[in-house]
Order: sequence, then C-alpha cells, then structure tokens
Amino acid sequence: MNRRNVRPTRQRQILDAAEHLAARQGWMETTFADICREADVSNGVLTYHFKTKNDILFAMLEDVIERLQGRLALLLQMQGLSSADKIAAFIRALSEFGQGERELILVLVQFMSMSMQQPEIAERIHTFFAGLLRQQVEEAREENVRWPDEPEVVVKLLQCLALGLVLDPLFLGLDFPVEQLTSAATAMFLDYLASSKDAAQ
Amino acid sequence: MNRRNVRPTRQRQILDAAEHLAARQGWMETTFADICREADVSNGVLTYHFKTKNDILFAMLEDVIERLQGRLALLLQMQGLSSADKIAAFIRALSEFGQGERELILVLVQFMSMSMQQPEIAERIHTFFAGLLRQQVEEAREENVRWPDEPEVVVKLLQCLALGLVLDPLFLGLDFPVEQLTSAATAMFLDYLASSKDAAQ
Amino acid sequence: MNRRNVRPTRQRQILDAAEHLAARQGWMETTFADICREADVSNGVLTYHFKTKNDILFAMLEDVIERLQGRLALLLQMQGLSSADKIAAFIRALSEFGQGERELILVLVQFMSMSMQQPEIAERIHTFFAGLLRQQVEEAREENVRWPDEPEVVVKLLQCLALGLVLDPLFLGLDFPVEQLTSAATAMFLDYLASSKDAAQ
Amino acid sequence: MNRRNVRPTRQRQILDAAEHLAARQGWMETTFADICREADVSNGVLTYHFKTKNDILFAMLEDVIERLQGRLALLLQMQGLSSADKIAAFIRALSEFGQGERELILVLVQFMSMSMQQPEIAERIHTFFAGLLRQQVEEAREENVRWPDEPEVVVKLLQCLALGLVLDPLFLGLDFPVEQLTSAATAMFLDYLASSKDAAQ
DNA sequence: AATGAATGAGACTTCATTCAT
DNA sequence: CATGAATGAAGTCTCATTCAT
Repeated sequence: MNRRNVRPTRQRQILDAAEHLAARQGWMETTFADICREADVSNGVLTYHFKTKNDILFAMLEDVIERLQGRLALLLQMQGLSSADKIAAFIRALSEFGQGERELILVLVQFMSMSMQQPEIAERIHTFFAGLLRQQVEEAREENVRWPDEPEVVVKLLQCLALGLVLDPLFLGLDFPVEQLTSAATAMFLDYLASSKDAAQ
Repeated sequence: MNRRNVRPTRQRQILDAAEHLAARQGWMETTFADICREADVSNGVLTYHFKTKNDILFAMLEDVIERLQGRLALLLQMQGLSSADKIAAFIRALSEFGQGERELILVLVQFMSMSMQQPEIAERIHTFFAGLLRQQVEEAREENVRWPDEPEVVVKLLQCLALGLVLDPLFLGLDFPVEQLTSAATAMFLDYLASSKDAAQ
Repeated sequence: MNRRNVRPTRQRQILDAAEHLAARQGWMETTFADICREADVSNGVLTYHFKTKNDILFAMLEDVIERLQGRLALLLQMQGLSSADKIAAFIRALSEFGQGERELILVLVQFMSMSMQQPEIAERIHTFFAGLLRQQVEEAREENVRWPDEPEVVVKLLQCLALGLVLDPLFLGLDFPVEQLTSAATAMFLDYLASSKDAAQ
Repeated sequence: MNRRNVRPTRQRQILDAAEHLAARQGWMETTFADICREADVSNGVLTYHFKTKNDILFAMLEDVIERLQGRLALLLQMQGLSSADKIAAFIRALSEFGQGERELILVLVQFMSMSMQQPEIAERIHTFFAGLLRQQVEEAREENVRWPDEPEVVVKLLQCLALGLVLDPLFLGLDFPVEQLTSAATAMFLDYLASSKDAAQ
C-alpha cells in the first residue's frame, strides 16, 4: 500500500476494531490492548492516530452517525412519509434493520446510554435526530397532507414507535415472531394517520 | 444506632448511594470510593455487606425491579387494559413516570444497556418483563375483549410504544411539550383498539 | 456442656480447625474467616481466645510439638537405638508415620519452612529436636555400645536419614513402593553401625 | 540503556530481586512494592513484564530449576555414581553446596513447601527430580556395577540421604561441625554399596 | 510513521484486628 | 463469654497515556 494513504487506512482499521469491540463487550470494558489486538496494530500506532480514548470514542460517534445517515437515507429521504405504502415499507424496513445491522444498533445504544452522562454525546445525537425529524417534517409540509396532529408530533410519534420497536426486542426480549408485531404497528400507525382524513371529511 | 439488625439499614444506605451514583455518572465510572462518600460509610463496610462490586450491581438490579414492580402495579394491575379510559390513563401515567422517576429510569437504562453484554442481567430483565406481559395478557383474556390482534401482540405493542415514549425524549431529545405526544399516542392506540370492534361489528 | 470447661474446648476446636487448614492450604493462605467456618465459631470467639493470628500460630506450634513428642516417644524412648532390631523397627515406623500422619507432617513442614524466616519458630523447633537428640545420645552412652563415630554424629545421621526418608517422597515424588526404600535404608544404617564393631574387633 | 532488547534484562532484574526476597522473607510476604524497591523498577514495569504475581513465581521456579540443573550437572553428570571416590566427592560437594548456595536452597525449599498445596509446582519439581533420578540410574546401568539393590532404589536412597543432609541442618539445627556428619554419611553409603560386592563374591 | 517499554494513579478486594452490644 | 459489624491499611492488578528509539 502507498505510504501516503496509510493514515486513513489505519484509522479505519482502528475504528472498525473499536466498534466491533464496543458492540461485543461494551466501550468501557474495551481497552487499548483489546483494540490493538483486534485491529492488529501496535500500541504506538493507536496513540499516534488517536491521542486519547475519548478521541476514538468521538470518531466512532461520527462514524456511526454517518453510517446511520446512509442507512436511514434509504428508508426516509427516498420514500418520505406521505403515502400508506411508504409508511408500511418504512416500519418493515426498520424492523429488519434492527435485526440485520445488529452491530450498528448495539454501538448506537452504547452511545445513547453514555449520552445520559456525557452532554457532548447527547448533544451530538440530539442534533442528528432533530435534523432528521425536521427534514421529515418539511417534506411532509411540502406534500401538504392532512394529518391528525401537527407534523412534528406525528413524525415524533413515528420516531417513538420506531425506537420502541427496535429496542424492545433487544432489551426486553420477544417470544413470538417479530413480523406480527411489525404488522400490528403498521396497521396502528396507518389507522392513526387515516383517522385525521376521516375527521377532515 | 442500634448495633443489632443494622444490616438492612446499611444495605439500604449503600444501595441508595449506588443507585444515585449509577444514575448520575454511570455504573462503570462509579467507584467504591464514590459509594463510600455518598453513603457515608467506610470502605470496609461496603465489602462487609457486599463481597464484590458485582454483588452490589445485582442487589441494585433486584431493588430496581422491585421498585418498578411497585410502580407499575399502580398503573397496570389496578386498571388493566380493557377500557379506553384506562389505556389513556396508563399512557399518561407512564409519561409522567418517565419524567418524575428520572433516577429509576436512568438506572434501568443502565441495566438494559449492560444486559446486551451480560447475559445474567438480560435474563433477569427478560423474565421480569415477560411476567408483566403474561399477566396483562391473562387479564385481557379474562375480560374477553375483542381486539385487532392476539392479546400478546396487542400488549407487546403497547409495551413497545411505552418504551419508545419513555426513552425517546431521554435519548433523542424533545423540542415540544410532552403532553402533545402523549395525547397523540393515546389517540393512536385507542383508534387501533377500536378498529377491531368496528371490524367485528 | 459445663460453662466452666468451655474455654479449653473452644481452643481445641480452633486449633484443630487451624491445623487442618494449615495442612490443607497453607498457613499464610488461611484466613480468620476460614478458621471460623471450619471450627464453627464466630469471629468474636476466635479473637477472644487468641488475640492475634500469631497467637494461633504459636499455639499450633506447641500443639504440634506435643503431639510429635507423643508419637516419637513410642518410637524412640521405648526402643532406644541400641540393637539392630530396634533400629529396623524405628526406620520402618517412621516411614509408616510419614504416610499415616500426613496432616501432622504437613503442618510440621509448614513450620520448618517458616522457621527459615522467623527466628522464634526456628528456635522452638531447634530446641525440641536438640532435646530429642541429646536424649537419644544419652541413652546410647548408657548402653555403652561401640559405634563407628561419636554418638552425636551417629544419632544426627539417623535423624538426617529419617528426615530425608520422610520428606523426599513428599517433596520429590516416589515412583516405586516405599517399602523397598525403607528396607534399603535399614540395611544401610545397620551395616554402618556394624562396621564399627568389625573395626573394633 | 538501549531500549531495544531490554526485555531479558528487566526480567533478570526482577527475577533476581524476587528470588532474593523470597529467600530472605518468604514469597507470600514479598509484595510487589518490595520487588519494585529491590529491583529498582516501577510498579508498571513489573506487571508489564509479568502479568501476575504467579507468573513471577513460575518464572522463578523455572529459573531455580535451571540454575539447580547447572549446579547438579557439575556434581552428577561428570562424576556418575560408580566409584567410591566419586560418591565421596558428591556427598562432600552437596554438603558444601547446602552451605554456599544458601539462597538457591532457601528458594527451593519455598517451592517444595508450596508444592504441597499447589499441584502445578509439585508436578514441575517432581518431573525435574524424576528426570535426574532416571539419568543417574541409566548411567549406573551402563557401568554395569553390582549393587545391593535395584539401581532405582540405590539412587533414590542417595537422594534421600542428600536431601536429609541439606535440610536437616537448615530446619533442625546442628551443633557440631558439618564435616563430621559428611564423613559419616559418606562412610555409611560406601559401606552400603560395598556390601553388595562382598555378597557377590 | 511506528514501536513497545515505561509509568503511576487508582481500581477492586482481602483481612487481621477492634469494639459496642 | 459471645457476637458480628466496622475499620482501613495494604495488597494485586489494570490501563490510558507518555516517550525514547
């Protein structure tokens, strides 16, 4: 490999290792030595690229948000929230996402849990999700749909539902197939949206 | 203080301090020294009453579950899930709960986050919530209500929604008054429940 | 049990437990808690009867020496060293002793090993064995036997041989039946004693 | 000092210090702080080169065995056991050894004493001495000497005698010059060996 | 850009001993 | 005599961080 490009490569190596380990065993219990082993780099390389452990943490945070951005873009930006089909597709996709991208979720949960004690992390996560929300709300406004509540509320409610659907099985366990839950949730949310139209008529 | 039967007192002192600190700064970053300071006991007392740090952790887990049990009993057992009024009251209460009993929630989230790496904790939480779910389902069955889905699914959906409503403002921030969200959620869930009755007619 | 006689009883209980544990896991790694458990007494009782851990240690030392005294009396005082039969019986008995009274030996070795760092223990053990030696030497003198060397040397040599025969299998392992070794040692020592008579003729 | 290849140097420093202290005050009562002071290294260096205290212990064991190997090679391999002169030289050398290499002996005794509770140590010591024994037996067989007993027994008896001669003065004290004891032991063992030749005639 | 030895503060834990009851 | 709660010094070990090479 070219000597010029070694820097980004090393950083990717390290971040991948760190995320892996954070997902598997938690960030607090992940040591420099662990990361070195997993990333197959020396202790010196680690501290050359990231001065402190927090540096790695925040690099991870950015990385995770970026990856999340990419994933959610496929779900949100492209389909919006306007039509019933899209909502249904969204909830279904989210559910699959919660199962498929387990590592990404696990790391995200780590950050959420840390955010309760570390304002900097909370701040970063909030702005990201706030941005997401605003964007969806704007799209909704442009589409001029009639909704049972203020667009912010509707969108936020969807966000809550989505969060619950992703975290509940993770945290509290689930004994029956997730599809039934997804279907029910979809039906519920569509009913809710539809209710406004009925009322408006 | 009396030297006899001082044990429960000390244990409460220590658990209170530990829960306080776990909520405020996280369990991993809470040291024995911190707990000693907060509980106003000596280092020796700590390890006399709890052999290891993990022992404190699991005592906390039991304690938190017990307290949660007490709180939820007021919301669930007494009102069940049958009528619209009760559902509305439940969601409203939960929302207030998420704001009022902040510390309890914070500690619970700590445990949920740890449960992803510690199977023992996961196990304990799962059985608790599974029991809760089963109990609600049975009550529902006894009331013989017609619902849009299997009682398990309906109840689990409510659990998801509740979890989302509690965690979302905590993790992702909320810019508008929580009441709007609560109302919307209540309306949505009631619509959903009602939809079955319509269908059944 | 009579309240008057409880003191010696407790002390025996404790010493037995302590010796048991010292033999099984070593004195240094035996804690007060271990002794309490083994002797089935409370921490308070322990420190009421023995102020410090060293107090227990020295009580044990006296106890072990006393018991050793009793055992060796059967071997030494009663049979002396004069005749070939008695020597043979002595070595054979010692060998059996090394196998039978394993615990006593183990504790004794503990003390020997400690004696290298604790002059007080060394002193106590030395005077005991020196007394033993002197006594045997005197008996020998009284019997007026002709020996290849000064009685002290002869007796000490027997002591060395005995120590080696007891400790070697314990420390260094032994792959063949101990009887062969015992027989050989007996033969050797008798030859040695006899050699002087030959020379004297 | 060169930073490259400093590892063996540090390990020697640490092992020397540890052996010193183990001989002087016993291993159990030797703390990390003691070793740091004696070896003139920081606490971190200790645990950088040896993960745990037990690692130091086992490194010491190997080291002691290696050094013992070297010393005994001079006594055993070179002179074998066949002729009277060599036996005499061996016993004399061992006796001097017991006085001269006091530290090595003291540490070895520590290990022997520990071996009674730690099977791993026992195992290691046993295999070492078993190897020694086997080697001597084989040499004896090759020399085709006639002996009063099976070579294993003869050699083991010598081992017992040697152990007794080394440990007895250490453990039980000695009031007269060690030379007298050595001479007597030599004479005894030679007589014993010779006895077989007489019998064979 | 890379290495890995070195550091030391601080974590958890153990335990002999003290003492109020 | 007996109890067991309390103590805190000291132990082993971890680990993020620094730095000479």
